[in-house]
Formats: sequence, structure tokens, C-alpha cells
Amino acid sequence: MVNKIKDTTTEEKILEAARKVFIERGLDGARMQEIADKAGINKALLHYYFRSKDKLFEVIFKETAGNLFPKFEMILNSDKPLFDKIDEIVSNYIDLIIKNPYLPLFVLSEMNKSRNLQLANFFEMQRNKFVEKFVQNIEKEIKKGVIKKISPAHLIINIFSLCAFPFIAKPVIGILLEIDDLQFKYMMEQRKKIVTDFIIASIKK
Amino acid sequence: MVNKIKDTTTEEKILEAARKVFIERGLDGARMQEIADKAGINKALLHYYFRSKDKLFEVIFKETAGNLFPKFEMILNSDKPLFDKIDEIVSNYIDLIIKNPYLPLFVLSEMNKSRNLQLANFFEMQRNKFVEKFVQNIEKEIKKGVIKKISPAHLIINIFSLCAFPFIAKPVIGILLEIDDLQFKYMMEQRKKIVTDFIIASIKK
DNA sequence: AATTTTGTTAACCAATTGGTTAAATTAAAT
DNA sequence: ATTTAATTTAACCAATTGGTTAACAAAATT
Repeated sequence: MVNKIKDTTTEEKILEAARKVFIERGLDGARMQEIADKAGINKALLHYYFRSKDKLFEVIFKETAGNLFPKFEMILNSDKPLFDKIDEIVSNYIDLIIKNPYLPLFVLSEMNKSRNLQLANFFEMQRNKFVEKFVQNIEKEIKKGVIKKISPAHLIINIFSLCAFPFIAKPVIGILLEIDDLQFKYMMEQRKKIVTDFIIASIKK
Repeated sequence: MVNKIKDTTTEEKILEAARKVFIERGLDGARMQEIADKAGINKALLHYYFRSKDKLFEVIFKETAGNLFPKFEMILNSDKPLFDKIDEIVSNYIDLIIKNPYLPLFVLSEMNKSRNLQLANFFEMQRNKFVEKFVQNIEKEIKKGVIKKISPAHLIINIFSLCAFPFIAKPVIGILLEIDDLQFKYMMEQRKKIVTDFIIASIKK
């Protein structure tokens, strides 16, 4: 399997189908036959290419979880004011989730259920990627007196809470606010500005 | 089965065990044999008392989802200033989730997966219970000029986002911030004040 | 005390599930 | 053209799963 150049059509078909089924149903709810049906292939091929359900799931999980941490470093490394950075992070993140609405719930749900250390290790590897930089950015602005004193950790949690939770709570929000999918999406677009303003209004000195 | 007064020990054992297993593993991941083992009973009794896995799940789901909407009406009906009400709601809600840490993820995860209209109807029934009153409270304060103009719907979403999301994201937060369970819990206790202050700072005129 | 009703058990069941296997087919290498 | 390797298929497998059944035990009723 080393450096093997091959026609990956079947493999790609499987990955595409698996992505859909796993994200929608989770590991426990997904069925190999359903993935095979969606990929238009014989179920035995799932095992030929990926050996087991768990391994196939792991590939999909790592791929999608990786997307949960887009390249914020460039934003955080720039010389722009922190408020602009927050604006960019919030907008990019909400846009990312609008494009992949089930992403947060899928990743967090499986993380809560998983006893698989592989998945946890995967997140550990992301740890220094942006949390430190974000913390540094925030601490710098506190020291400069631009923003109020607030725990960077809590602020970061707040930012991601405000961006991601509404998508997770979508069915409940839809019912409670009596809005349909289109209205929900419109609302999420609005949140790019509303969340940014909310955060900045809160921390501005 | 009408007005039947009976020894409910076995039924209660089942409910207690089912609560634990369903909340931890969800509907798809839960196994009837595991519930029976945890309840210390024979698996056939699950069907004797609750007829099917789905029906047992529904009982547990409605019970726990009901808890997701505690009696906020009393808080919202009082004459206290809105900021105090927000403080109370945030504190009560975070306390509620601290006591039932898996509650938000369980309910929202199953709501996202469920095609069962019973569950959706259940939430519809909760709709007018507190959303309207919350909206009225917010609109009143906007009109009085106490808080900035903000969409009540978005503000309500923000409040619940800030309260609930960290618990859903716990495994990821733990890894990224390198904190253990005790530290996480301490952090969540802190959030009662931090979230309230964050919100009030954001909307105060 | 006898009968009926309710609760419990162990064994069993059909269907489903993730996975395996051997043969057939296709593709690549010689 | 032949051989080897890779891919695909259909059938099959063992284990698991939610659920059923009949027998037995306990409780309630007559």
C-alpha cells in the first residue's frame, strides 16, 4: 500500500457515502449496508478497503473533526486589531458550519460517547494550533487596556458557544421560534454580525 | 392499567437504569440487555412493562427534555429588573446542567436524529411556556431604553448557547485547555457569574 | 382454599449486523 | 499471450439484538 497510485473511485465513493451516513446517524446508528447502498457498491468492499466499520468511521471522524479547526492561525498571526480578528473568526466559523451544519453535533456527540483514545489524541494534536495564539492575542489586548479583563479561556469558550450551539439546537429553535429551514439559515447568516457585535460590546473598554 | 396502584419497584428500577443507559449511549447505542443488567432484572421485563425499546426511550426522553425547560415563568413574571432575571435564569440553568451534565447533548442529539413526531410535538407544547414571556421582557426593556436594541430571539439563543454549549463540548474543552473533570466543574461554576456579566455588559445601554 | 391476575424467568426466535470467503472478473505486470 | 495482482461479487457466517413464549411464582380476588 506504500505510494500506491491507483484509481480511487471506489474508495472515494465509499468515503463520500460514509461521510453522509456517519454524520447523519453517528457511529452506532450507521449501517454498513446503508453506506454500501449509498455508494452503489457491494458491502464486502467496505471491508476490503477499510477493514472494519470502526476504521472507516475513524477516517471520517478525523477528516471532519479536522475541519472543526480551520486555519485560524493566519488570522491570529496578523497585525489586525483583535476585534477584526474576532469578526473574521466568527464569520468564517459560522460560514463553515452553515456549509456543514451537522459538523459540530457529529464531532461533539461522538467525542462524548467515544472511549477511543485515537480520537482524543487527534484533538490533542490540534491543541497548540490555535488556543495558545488566541490566548496570547487576548492577553495582549487586556494588557494594552483595549478590552476588559476576562479569562481568555472563558472568552474563547463564549465565542465558540455563540457560533456553534444554535446549529446543534436547530430542531428545538425551529420549533420554539416557529421558523423553517430557510428562515433558520437566514438567521444564522445574521448571526455573523450579531455575534461579533455581542462579543465586542461585551469586552470593549 | 387505569388508576392502578401497584408496587412500582421494578418499574422504577427499569426507569432509573434506562435513564442512565439512554442518556449515555443514546437510542441507537443503548442495549436492552444492558438496561436489564443495570436494573438487575430479566430483559423480558422491559417488554412486559414498556412493550418496546422505542416506548421506553420515549418515556425517558420526555422526562429529560421536560427538564430542559425548568419553570422560568416565575422568574420572568416577577417585577425584578431584567438583568436580575437573566442572572437567575443563567445561574439556575447552569446549575441544572451541572447536576445533569449530559442533558443538553442527549436531548439535542436525539432531536437531530429523530424522525419521531411525538418528540417534536412535545417541544411544541413547551413553546409558549417561556419564549413569549422572555421576548416580552426583552422588548419591554428595549422600549424603556434600559438595554440596546437587539433581536429578542437572538438574545435568547445567545443566553442558552453560553449556558449549554460548554457542557456539550466538554471532552474537547478538556483536551484543548488541559483540564480535568474537577477543574471543568469549577470552571462551569464560575460561568454563572461570567456569562451573566458577559451578557449584561453586551446589552446594557 | 381455590381461582384469577399480575409479575418473573429462562429459553427461544427471526431479523439484522459486521464481517468472511471463495470464486469470478478486471487490471496490471511480465 | 500469459501470469500475477487487485478488485468485485454473491453467498455465507457467527454473534447480537429486540422481542416472544410458556411455565412458574407471587399477589390479589373470590
